[in-house]
Order: sequence, then structure tokens, then C-alpha cells
Amino acid sequence: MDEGSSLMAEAITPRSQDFSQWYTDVVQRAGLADYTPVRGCMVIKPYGYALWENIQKALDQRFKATGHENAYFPLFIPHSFIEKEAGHVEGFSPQLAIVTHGGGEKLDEPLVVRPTSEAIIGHLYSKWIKSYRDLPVLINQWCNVVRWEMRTRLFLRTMEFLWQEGHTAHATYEEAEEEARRMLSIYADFAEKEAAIPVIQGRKSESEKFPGAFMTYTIEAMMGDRKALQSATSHNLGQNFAKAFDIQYLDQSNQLQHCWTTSWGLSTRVVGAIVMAHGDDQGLILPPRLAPIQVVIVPIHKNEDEKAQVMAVVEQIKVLLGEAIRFRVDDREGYTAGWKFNEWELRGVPLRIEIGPKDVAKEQVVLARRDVPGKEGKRFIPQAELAREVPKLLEMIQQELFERAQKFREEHTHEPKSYEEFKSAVEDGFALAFWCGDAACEKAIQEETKATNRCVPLDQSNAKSSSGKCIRCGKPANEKAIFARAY
RNA sequence: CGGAGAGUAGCGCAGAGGCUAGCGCGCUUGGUUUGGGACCAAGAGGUCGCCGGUUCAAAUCCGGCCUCUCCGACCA
Repeated sequence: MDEGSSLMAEAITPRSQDFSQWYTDVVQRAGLADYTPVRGCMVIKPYGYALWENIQKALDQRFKATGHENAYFPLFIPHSFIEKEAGHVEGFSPQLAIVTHGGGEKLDEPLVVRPTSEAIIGHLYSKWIKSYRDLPVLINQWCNVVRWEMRTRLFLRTMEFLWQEGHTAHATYEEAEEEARRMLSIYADFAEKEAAIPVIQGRKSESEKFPGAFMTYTIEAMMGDRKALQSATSHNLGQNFAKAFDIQYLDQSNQLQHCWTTSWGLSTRVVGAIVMAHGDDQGLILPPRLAPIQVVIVPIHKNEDEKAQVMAVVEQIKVLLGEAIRFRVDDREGYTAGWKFNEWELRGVPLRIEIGPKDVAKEQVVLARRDVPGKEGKRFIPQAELAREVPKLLEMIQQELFERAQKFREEHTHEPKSYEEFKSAVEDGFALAFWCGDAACEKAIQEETKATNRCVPLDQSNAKSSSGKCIRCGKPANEKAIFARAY
């Protein structure tokens, strides 16, 4: 076949050549999502949805383990509710989708399609909470939300997206703060253990925080193009929403008190994070713990005789892998083995088992690691060892993906000593630098470098020793912040 | 929402006023194949993004709209 034509028709844009295009290609070609006729709204295809379901499982389990329950609140919110909290309405009004008609008639009061549910949930909490004995309330919901967006990208920013939003109410500031921090650490744990993405836990600046929040916490991750992606957030809402929605309780001394509330969310955006944190020129690389298919078995045979032999061994392998491993046998006819290899690599399956006549004869299989391309990632192992080796190898891949991402982030995180160094640092990745806390300084940095303040890391062990001067204005500073170009 | 580009078969593209709109890949059927994107043969598949206008004649020219991509401003 002459070069090119058939190969080129299959190829995705190389990551190094055009990261954005690579991302868009991979998401579609791997079967995660597709466009729809509605601007900014995507369809999450079965493979992408299976990935999301695994994300849900991993998170939901953590939420339940920390005492939270799931519930469901309505999609429509009376417009007036959104307006009750000043910061909230200001922040969200440009992004609202508003229903003005229903049943063929103009509505007396327009309904907002929820951009988030603080307002409606606040209203209900005020009904449900009367006494300190009712607290804390720890509820989560899995749902869709709508935010009108100017510029959209698959998973990263769509007008409608799926997420979970936790909403809790507490008796004291300290409890709410503890809750917000606990959920942040749960997100961090999820990101690192399940998605194999190292994250920085931090506090958002005044200008970056959630509309209506007292304090916003974030986990920030570095993508393969060295840009930052906020992967989840957790808010200590103080008493802002409690006051706006009259969420009050009688304390033990019969005094009426406002609650302290929190909210926290993680969206389908993390699917994009997984794509961009781990993928390569061949396509997706999924972390084994979240991969819809952890192991793909590719039988190889030339004739019916061989097929019978190979498939008999495949049956044995299926038993060896057992219930715990998510595997698929790719026994499709009419595709060559090589074609299948490429296909499953594009789709990011962490581990491949190749089994052909030669392996049957030697009672072995070929194990190929997705994260280690080519021959280097292949090894022969005796069939008898599969039950032991496969889980071990999946665990190893999980760990090494994390370590690779962490090393990458470290290599592209700098601690500039001057503003000049700072400028080149944010060209390369993250800059960790003293910042005076002034919003004007933050804004100037953004205008001058295109880098935004991602967060003030909770872990300031880096900052303790040095005396602090703001990287831009030189005024005294007692904290370091992460600056980076961001999604 | 501003700037730039794109939309012709499932995908990638050619056609730039004139006969029945092509090519590659993919798809279907049959056969040979399968250890890194196989091959042969025969087929199927199109209101040229949508609406309107100009013209004897529009995929092609003009206007409006829709969607996508990239770059900005805003955001999970």
C-alpha cells in the first residue's frame, strides 16, 4: 500500500503538533463523545459514559463513607430564588438559561434551568432545619446543570454538563470549614488514586472564588500541554446562603442561629482531565481503576483449527481473570490483529492480552502495556500466572501513570525569583511565587502574562523559610500562589 | 460576544456557473486472510449545512441563519 492514504485516514493529529486538535480528535475517535445539533451540547457515548459511571462509583463510595446521602432536587428554579444571594446572582446571571413559556403560555415567573442548586436547596433546607438536632445535613445529588457558554469544548466546557453537587448545613463555622476541607481532600484522593492525576489543593483568590462563597477551595491539575485545569471545587459558603434563604436553627440555649453551609462539585470535566493528563499520540491512556475495559484479549488465528485451539484457551483465560477484572474479548472477524491493537490503544485500554497459536503451544500469552508503547511494553507470561500477574500489572500501571504525571508536573513547575523569570515560568507551566494578595496585582499579572492565579496551595511548606515579597509588586507577601495558563 | 477559518457519502477531501457530482478510506456481500492499521471482486450510500435571492441554468454567485475549529473576553 502506498504510504499515506489509508494510514492518514486513520491517524489522529499528533499531540505535539496541535494539542487542541489532538484532544478533539481523541475524544471523538475513542468513542467518548460526539457533537449534537445543539450548540455546545455533546452526547456522551457509551464508552465515555462507562468511564463517567466508574468515576461516579469511586466518588459516591467516598461520599457515603463520610456520611452523605443522595437525593434529587428539581431542574427548574424560580427566577426569584437565584436573586436572593447578591454575589450568586451577579456571578450566574450572564450564564442562565431561562424558561419563559410552558404549556403554550407565558409563565408568571420565569424558571431558571439550574446552573447549580444552592438556591433551591437553600430554600428546602430552611424548611427542613429547625433545631440543632437536625444538623448536620449532608446531601449530595448527581444531576445535570446548564450554564450558557460562549465558547465550548467537549467535556471541558459544555453548556449542559453532568456533575455531582454536595450541599451541607452545619451548626458552626468550624464544622462547615472542616466539611469543605474534608471534601476537598476526598476530591484530591479520588484524583490521585483513581484518575492517577496529581493535584494541588488550594484556596481560590477573591476574584476566582464561587459567586456567593465565603471561601472556595480547588484541586488544580497540570494537563499534557502544561496548562492548569481546575478539576473540582469545594466551598465554605459561610452564612451567606443561610441568610439569603433563612436557614436557621434553634441552638441548645434556645437561640435562633443561622446555619453554616458548604457545597462541592466535580463534573464530567474530569473526563477531559483524564484525556489530557495521560493521553499520547496513539490516543487515550486510561487509568486502570477507571477504565471501562481494563484488559482486552485479542485472539489470533489463521484457520478454523487454530481458531478452535486459541478460543479454547481464551475461555480458560476468562476464568483466570475472574469477576474482578473488566475485560473484553475482541473476537470480531474481518479485522487483523494489528488493526485491533491500534483500535484498543486509541481507546486507552490499559492492558492487552495477545494469544495466538504459538502461545497456545507454549502455554503463554503476550501482555502489552498501553502506557509503554511498542516492544518495550510487551512481555510473555505463562498462562498459569495470569490470575496473579494481571491485577499486579494493572496496579503497577495505575501507579506509574500517577508518577509519570507527577514527574511531568514537577519538571514544569518553577519558583521564579524575579518577575522576568516568572514570565518565562508561566510559559513553561506552573509558577509558584509569593503574591501580596491584592486583586489588582493578580489582574495585572493576568494581563501581562496570560497566566491566572490558580490557587494558594494549602501546603505552604515551600513558603515558610523565605521572606516574602510579591513577585510582581514587591510588597510584603506571606503566601505563595500557583500561577499558570489555564483552561 | 469580537477576530479568523471551515461545512460536498460514515470519515478525509476534489469539483469555483453548464451533461448523470467525483476520489481515497470506511461500510455491505462473497472469497482469500489475521503475531502492529491485509487483499481481490461485486455492491450500497448524496434533497452539496439550512432558508431565501440572482440566472435559461447554482455545490459553484449574493444575503441571512445554523453548527464546528482556532485565537481573545467569561466560566466547572
